[in-house]
Formats: sequence, structure tokens, C-alpha cells
Amino acid sequence: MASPRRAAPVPRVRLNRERVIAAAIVIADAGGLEALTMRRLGDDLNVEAMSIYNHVANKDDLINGMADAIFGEIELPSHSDDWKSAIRKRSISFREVLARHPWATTVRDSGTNPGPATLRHHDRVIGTFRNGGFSVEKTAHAFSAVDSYIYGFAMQEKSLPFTTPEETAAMAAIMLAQLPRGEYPYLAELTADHVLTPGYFYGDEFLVGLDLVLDGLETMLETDQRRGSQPPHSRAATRPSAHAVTLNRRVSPDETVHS
Amino acid sequence: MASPRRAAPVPRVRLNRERVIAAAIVIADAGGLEALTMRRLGDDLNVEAMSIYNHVANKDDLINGMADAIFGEIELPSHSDDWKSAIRKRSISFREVLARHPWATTVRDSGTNPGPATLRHHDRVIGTFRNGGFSVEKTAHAFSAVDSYIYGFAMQEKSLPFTTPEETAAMAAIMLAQLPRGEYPYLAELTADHVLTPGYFYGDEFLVGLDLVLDGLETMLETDQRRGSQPPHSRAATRPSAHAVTLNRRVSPDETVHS
DNA sequence: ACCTGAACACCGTTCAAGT
DNA sequence: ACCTGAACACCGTTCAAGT
Repeated sequence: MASPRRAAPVPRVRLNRERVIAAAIVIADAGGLEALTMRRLGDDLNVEAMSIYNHVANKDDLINGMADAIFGEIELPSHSDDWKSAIRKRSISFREVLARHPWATTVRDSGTNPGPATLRHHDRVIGTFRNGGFSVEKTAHAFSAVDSYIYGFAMQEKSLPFTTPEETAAMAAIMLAQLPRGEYPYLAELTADHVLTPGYFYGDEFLVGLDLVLDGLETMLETDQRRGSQPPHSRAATRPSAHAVTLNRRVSPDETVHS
Repeated sequence: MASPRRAAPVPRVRLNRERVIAAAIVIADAGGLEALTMRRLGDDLNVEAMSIYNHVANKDDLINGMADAIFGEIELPSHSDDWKSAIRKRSISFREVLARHPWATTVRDSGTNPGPATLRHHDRVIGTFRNGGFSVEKTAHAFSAVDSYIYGFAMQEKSLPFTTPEETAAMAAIMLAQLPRGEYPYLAELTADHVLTPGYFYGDEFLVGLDLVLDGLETMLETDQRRGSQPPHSRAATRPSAHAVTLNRRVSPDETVHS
């Protein structure tokens, strides 16, 4: 509004890492990771592609940043819920986030160099199991089982050639008709008597499998708890061992991963 | 051996789709999907990159062919085993195959256009559940839950920045030391008191989660089976419904996907 | 400190030409 | 029927140069 004499130059908002990552997510959401090129990203940001390198080290760094941003969207397990409903809610949220950002199912490279949102999320999930009475070992089992299921489900859902129930029915009918006659009888039966049934929607399978895993974890928690250590629901599990805190010390500079 | 007069020209074995796919798998196994370029593949086959297009339509077709070849490596569920041990064995085999070909965890595009090995494998898995007494609907639940878990686990395993127990310990120690002091106490505890424990190996988690899912499916099979249809272990489940076979008819040429 | 333009070494894929 | 060489329209990334 002030100084209307000269037109403002094109890049009105200063570029920064956050804006770069946000714009990249928009592109990847719409067209997948293959649509995300530095030149296209530069276009969307009203900048030359090469300027982006002032804010991210390279494309890998960009994608890692995107993955960490996605983790920030996942609802953290609530402290006031019991472990099962807390994990259930965050798992549903996790799946929704992965459905919103399908490219994120294949990234997962944050394993090498997890960002702060990823670390925070994982810490809270682990803490939820520990406070729910899980031993450290059982927490590892639970964490692995639940997240493997969620990732795998999101990947299968993403790779389906249909999304709406209408598309599903149309696509399934074509695929069924294309199947060599009688060669895959069980696949044909499942398609005809289940997938082509009105109201079928693959996404509905998510909760079935999730509850299967959660019920299994509940059984695991209740059994074999006798030998030593804390009983379930003991407050002793609330605080991590001092051992861990001691080990968590500074690192010499040259030990740093990826400088 | 005959006619030793002139040296044989370079491409001694005739190129075909099978050889192209096999060579591509070798490259992807070693360097991931990003190492697989048409020019590199041509080099390995003693041929110019452009010759490959005589045997595959394009790179997507090539990768689909690779994915189907991988499915052919998975042990089919045995007809003589009960459903649980048959599925357990094939799941273990599935995971081994995905560990051998880590790039395959992210492909899964065969969903659009599955090859014969994929179809055969899926048909046998579905048939195993049906013959084990699962209703069509419960078969869908079981199939989704088990395969989601396997895919997700393979993906997590692949993305870990270590493979051997020694690497694991070394990497975990570095990551633990890099963690901001006290900010992620539960993550630190899990790393210090579990991951850094001698003999820890993430791969061992696979069977824990798999048996969790399989036990859950067994419970699901046993409950709520009263209302109508076939009892568990009934031979009636062995044969797919006639309805399915009827629906499995020819398709008009222009309905074909990907011509 | 941030942005730009030109350039480098790659990609997948086409097309006309060879045998 | 299969293979080749040149070419096209892209990539990620570098580097010196601008402001």
C-alpha cells in the first residue's frame, strides 16, 4: 500500500526452507514424487530452480524435509487416553496423513536422518506403550507391528487403480473379465462375491486389521508378565531408565552423520 | 566350434524379454531402482540402450515385468499344510524375497496390471484361506492384514541404515549420542536398553508381528461363524461359487487396459 | 546473503536408417 | 525382425557472476 511509485519486484515473500518444503509437498501430492522437479518447484515459487539450493542441500534433503513435515501432521497419541485408544487414534490419523500424501509411503528415508517432528512423534508413541505397562522389549514389538501394518496398508491402498466405490466396481469388473477363464478361480470369486458387492470399499479393511493387531498386543501385554520387573499399569514404567539418559551424551564432531 | 574362420559377433545370446528383466533385476538389487537406467542395462546386455525397446514397451513395463518375476520367487502356500502354517511359510518366504530385492517394496504398481506369477500367487493365497474355512469376507480381511504387515515390515527393514548386528550397534550408538539431551527420553531408553543390547537384530521382529496377525486371524475365524453358510473346515468352501466363474467372461477389445 | 544464467553430465524415448 | 546412431526434451547440480 505504501510507496506506490514503483511496482514491487516479483518474489514478494522471502524464500525459506519452510516455504520450499511446503510448495514441494503440494506438487508431490498432486503428481507424485516424479512430478517434483527442481525447475517445476522453482516455477511455483517464482524463482529460478537454482535458487532453491540456497535453502536445501539437494533433492534428497528436500524430500527428507518433506517427510518430516508430514510427520508433524500426524495426531500425537493423547496422554489422557489409555494406550490402546491413544495408539488407535494416532494410527487412524497416520493412515489419513499417508492417504493425503501417497508419495510419503515410499520415502521413509528419514530412517537415516530423522527430523525433529519424526523424533518427537516416535518418542510419544514409544512413551505411550511404556506408560501403558509394556516392557521395553514388548514396546519394540508393538511399535514394529503397528507401524509395519500402517505403512503396508497405506502402500497397498495407494497402489490400487481406483479410489471411489464407483471406480472400484468399474475397475474390478474389467479386471475380472480380463482374467483368463477359470485359471484363477479364487481370485475371481473374491472379486465377484466381495469386491463387486455394493458398498465395498477397500479402505474399510484398515480398521479390521488395525484392531487385529491391537487386540493381539493387548493379549501379549497380559501374558508372561510374571517374571520380574514392573506389573502392568505400574507407574514405575512411566519414567525411562537413568541408564538411557546417561548414554545420551555429546558426540565428537567427526562422528556426525552427513556432516 | 564349427566354422572357426570368423570370430562370432558380440551379442552371442539372442536378447529377449526374460533376459532383459533378469539383467534389470541384478542392477536394481545392487544399486536400487535409481541405478537402473536403460543405458546401463544396455551395457550389461552388450547392446545399445535403444535395442531394449524391442522387448519391453518402456521402463514402466520393464519394472512391472521385474515385479512379476519377483512374485515368482515366493514360495506358494502348500496344499498339504493347514492354512496357518501354509500362510506362515509363504509369508516368511515373501519377506525373504523382499529383503533380497529391496526395490520391490516400493514398486507394487503391479496392482494396475498384475502379471501371471502375481495372479497365480494371489489366487493360491486366497484359496488357502477359503479352504481353511474362511468366508469370502474374512478371506479379504486376512489377505489385506497379512500382506499389509509383510509389505510394511519389509519397507521398514529396508530403510534402516544398518543390516548386520555390528552395524546396528555402531549406528545406534551414534544416533543415540546425536539425540538432543533429554528431549526424547523414551526413544533414548529404547535405543539404550534394547537396540544396543547384544544380540539385537531388527529382523527378529518379523515373526513376532506375523504370529500376532496369524493368531488374530485364527480367533476371527473361530468367532461369529454361527450365522448361516459353511462351518469351518467344511469341504463346501473348497470350491469357489459358480457365480464367480460365470462372471469371468471375455472382454471387448477396447476395454483392454494399456492396449 | 541470496538470486541468476550458462553449462555439464546425465536421463527416457523417438525416429530414420541399417542388416 | 532386430539393432544402431543421432537427436529431442528433459533431469539434478556446479559455478562464476551479479545485486
